[in-house]
Amino acid sequence: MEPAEALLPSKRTRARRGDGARLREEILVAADRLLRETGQESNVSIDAIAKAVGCTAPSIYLHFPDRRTLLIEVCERYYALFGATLDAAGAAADDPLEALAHRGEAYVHFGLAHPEPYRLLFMHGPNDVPATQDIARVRSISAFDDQLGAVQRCKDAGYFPDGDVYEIACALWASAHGITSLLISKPGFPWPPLADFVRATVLAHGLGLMSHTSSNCAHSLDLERAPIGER
Amino acid sequence: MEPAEALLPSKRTRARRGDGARLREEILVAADRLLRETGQESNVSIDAIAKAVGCTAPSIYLHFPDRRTLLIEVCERYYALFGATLDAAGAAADDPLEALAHRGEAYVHFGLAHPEPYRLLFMHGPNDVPATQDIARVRSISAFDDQLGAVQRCKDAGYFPDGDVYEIACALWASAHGITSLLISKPGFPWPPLADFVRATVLAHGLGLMSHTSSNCAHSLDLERAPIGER
DNA sequence: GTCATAACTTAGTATAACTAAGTTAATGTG
DNA sequence: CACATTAACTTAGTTATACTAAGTTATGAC
Repeated sequence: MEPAEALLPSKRTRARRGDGARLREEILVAADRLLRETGQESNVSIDAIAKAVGCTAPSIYLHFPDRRTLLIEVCERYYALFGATLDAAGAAADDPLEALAHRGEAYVHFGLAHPEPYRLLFMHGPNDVPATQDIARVRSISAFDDQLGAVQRCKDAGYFPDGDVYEIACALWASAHGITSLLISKPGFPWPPLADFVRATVLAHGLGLMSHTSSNCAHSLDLERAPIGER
Repeated sequence: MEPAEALLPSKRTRARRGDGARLREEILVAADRLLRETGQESNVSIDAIAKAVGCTAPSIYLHFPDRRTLLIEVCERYYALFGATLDAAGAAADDPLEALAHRGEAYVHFGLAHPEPYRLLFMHGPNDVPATQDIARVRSISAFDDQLGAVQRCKDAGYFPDGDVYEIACALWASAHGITSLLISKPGFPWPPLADFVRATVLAHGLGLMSHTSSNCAHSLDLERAPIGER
C-alpha cells in the first residue's frame, strides 16, 4: 500500500511507461475546457493549462512545440465534425441549390457555436501558426472538397450553366465566412436575420448565375481558374 | 546656449507646455512605421515604439490608455481614406451595379494593401478592444452608410426590386469582407483571380435579386430588417 | 536488485504590459 | 526677474507571460 495520498485537488499520478500520450490527451482536454469556460484564447495560458491538468508548465512542452500549436490542435478537434455537420444539413434538402443554402446556414451556425475555435482557425494573421497555412489542412477543416461537390451537384442540376464550380465554391465560402467572422467580430452590429442573410447570398448566386445570359450588365463573368492567390 | 547636445540618434527635446500632443503624434507615427516595416502587430511593442520615438515606455501611457487602443488608432487613420477611396472607385462607373462591383473590388484591394490594419479593425475577437465594438465607429470606418447609398442607387435604377437595401448592403459587405479576410488569413490558398471573384459576387446579387420573380426555387427571400444580430 | 530511460520537476531566463513615485523644465504671476 | 505651479517626462519597479536548461523520479526489462 502506497503512503497516504494527499487530498489536493488534482495531483496527477505519473503515466506508465509508453503511455506518455496520456498527459498529452489530458492537456488537450483541459485546454479545451478552459477555452470554453473563459471564452477567450488569451485566458488559456500554459500556466493555466498546467494548473488545470495538475502538472507543471514545462511538461506541456514535452508534448507540444509551443502554445499556439497546442491551441490550434484543440480547435481542429471541433472541426473534425464540421464536414459531417454540413453534409447532414445539405442532405435534408431535395433541391441541390437548397442544399447549398442549408450548408451555408450550417456553416455560419457552427462558427457562431464555437466562435473562438473559428477565430483561431480562420481569422488569424498569415504568420500566426504555420499549421493554419497548410493547404491540405485548410481544405480539410473547411470541408472545401465537400463544398465543391455540393456546388457541382447544382451545376449538374442546371443551376449555373456558365459558372465555374471552383470559383463559385470559393465565392460561397467567402460569403459564409464573411458573415460568420463579422458576426463574431462585431456582435453588437445590427445585422439582418441570419437565415435570410445566408439564404440571400446563396440564392443570389444560384439565380444570378442562372440568368447570366439575360444580363443587362456590360461585362460577362468570364471566369477562369487561378493557380495561386495574388496579393 | 545649452550644453553640447548629445549626438545620439533620437534624443527628443521635451515638448513645450500645452504641446503635450506632440509626443502623442510622434508615437502614432512611429507605431505606424513599425507596423508597416515589421508587418506584424505583435512586433509593435510599447518598448519598440518608445525606442523608435526616443522617449521612455511609460511616457506612452500619458497619451494612450493601453497598447491596443494605440494600435487601433493607428489603424483607423488608414481607414479615414477608405470611404473616399470606395466612392472614387464607384464614381468611375456609369451603371450603379457596376459601381457596386467597383466598390467591392476597391474594398478588397484596400484591405490587402493594408492587411494588418484590416486585421486589427475587422478580424479581432469580440473582447479585444472596446473601441472596435462601437457601432458608430464601425459604420464610419467601414463606410457602411456610403455603401447603403450605393445599394439604394441600384434599387432606384431597378436592380433589385424585391430586395431590402439594408440587407443587401450587409450581404455585399460580408462577401467583400469574406474575400478580404480569407485572402489575408490564407494567402497560400489557390484562390480564383480576385477581380472575377468580387465581380461574380456582386453581379450574382444584382442579377439574382433582379430575376427574383422568375425563381424556380421553392422559397422566396422574404427579407426583413432585424433590430439586432442574434447569436 | 540494477540500470536504462520515459516521464516528469525545479529553477531559471527573457520579454512583455503596465504602474508608482519621482524629476525636470516651461510658463503664468508677484 | 524670482518663484511657484504643473505639464511633460523618467527611473525603478511589479506582474505575467512563453519558453528552456538541467536535474530528478519511477517504471519495467533483464
